Amino acid sequence: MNSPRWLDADEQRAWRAYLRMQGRLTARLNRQLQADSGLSLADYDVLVHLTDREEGRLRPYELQRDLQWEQSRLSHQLTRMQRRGLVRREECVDDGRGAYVVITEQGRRAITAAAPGHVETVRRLFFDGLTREQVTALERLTADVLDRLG
Amino acid sequence: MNSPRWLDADEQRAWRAYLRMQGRLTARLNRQLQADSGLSLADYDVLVHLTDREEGRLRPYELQRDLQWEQSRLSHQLTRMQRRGLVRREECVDDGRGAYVVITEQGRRAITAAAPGHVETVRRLFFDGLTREQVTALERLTADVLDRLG
DNA sequence: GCCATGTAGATGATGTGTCATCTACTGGTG
DNA sequence: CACCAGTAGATGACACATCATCTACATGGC
Repeated sequence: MNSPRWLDADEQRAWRAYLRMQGRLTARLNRQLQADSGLSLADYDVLVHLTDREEGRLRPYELQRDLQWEQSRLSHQLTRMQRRGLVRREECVDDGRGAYVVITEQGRRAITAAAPGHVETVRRLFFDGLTREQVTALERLTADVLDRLG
Repeated sequence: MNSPRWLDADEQRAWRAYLRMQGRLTARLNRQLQADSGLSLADYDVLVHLTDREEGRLRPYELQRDLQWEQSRLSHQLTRMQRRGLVRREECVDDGRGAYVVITEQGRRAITAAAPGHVETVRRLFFDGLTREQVTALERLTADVLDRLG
């Protein structure tokens, strides 16, 4: 790792601003969601993915693949959500090792109640300040970076 | 919060990609830093700010202002870093309530050792895939969003 | 059928972030 | 001086993330 290629002035400004933005944005979104609906962003993501299937249930490994979370993170998260009554675990008959995660009625109510305020906050804090061109440029940029992340 | 303004297709794609990118990027950076130098991103940020001052010391409230962290987050972080010998706390004579955080010799060695690999990773995972125009567009976008965040 | 290897998922330890709350000192006003 | 609002910082409880490790079942080769 000799002679690292340091960031130039533009890159450094962009990087610092990016880090700062993402930290503050995440904090604000988390706070709003938590305060208004008692859900964390993690809860929200899990519930969104569950409601995307009309059966409201998934195998944990599918959820893991979709969310791109660590397996144990997901497992712990589900345990906490189960304790709070947002999801339920069910046995999987096809595969003795496996399980299903099922959204509960309470989970459905929670996500239904939380979604409008959350989306509104995302819009207000993020998209309302951007032009259409910036949005498409962002889409492009994130896709490019994601490619490199493999 | 009736009739929320939902995100349109472009916005939704951009938002999902952004979330995914930031999650994966942060995870990768954290892992690299942790594996190669035993520091977390949080440690790194604190140490960078300390080395920015040639005395290598700051009042916690300055650090808080610069990093824009929650006060208690910083306090816990400093406690952990102190336990690991990266920083030291000193009394502040001017203000009886206050304190100083001082980087230790070990902290200096840690940041010096960690920086090249970290910067290299940022470059490799992020900037190497982007054009100069994308970098300046990002700088602009993050600045715009930060404005709205107040 | 038996074994090796792989896959699904859970768990405990530890580090990290947030909230609520606490202590102690400062500095201005009467 | 006495009081009190404000500020600097620490702390305990709890949610969250990661790592290492563990159990149990699946599956393919012999």
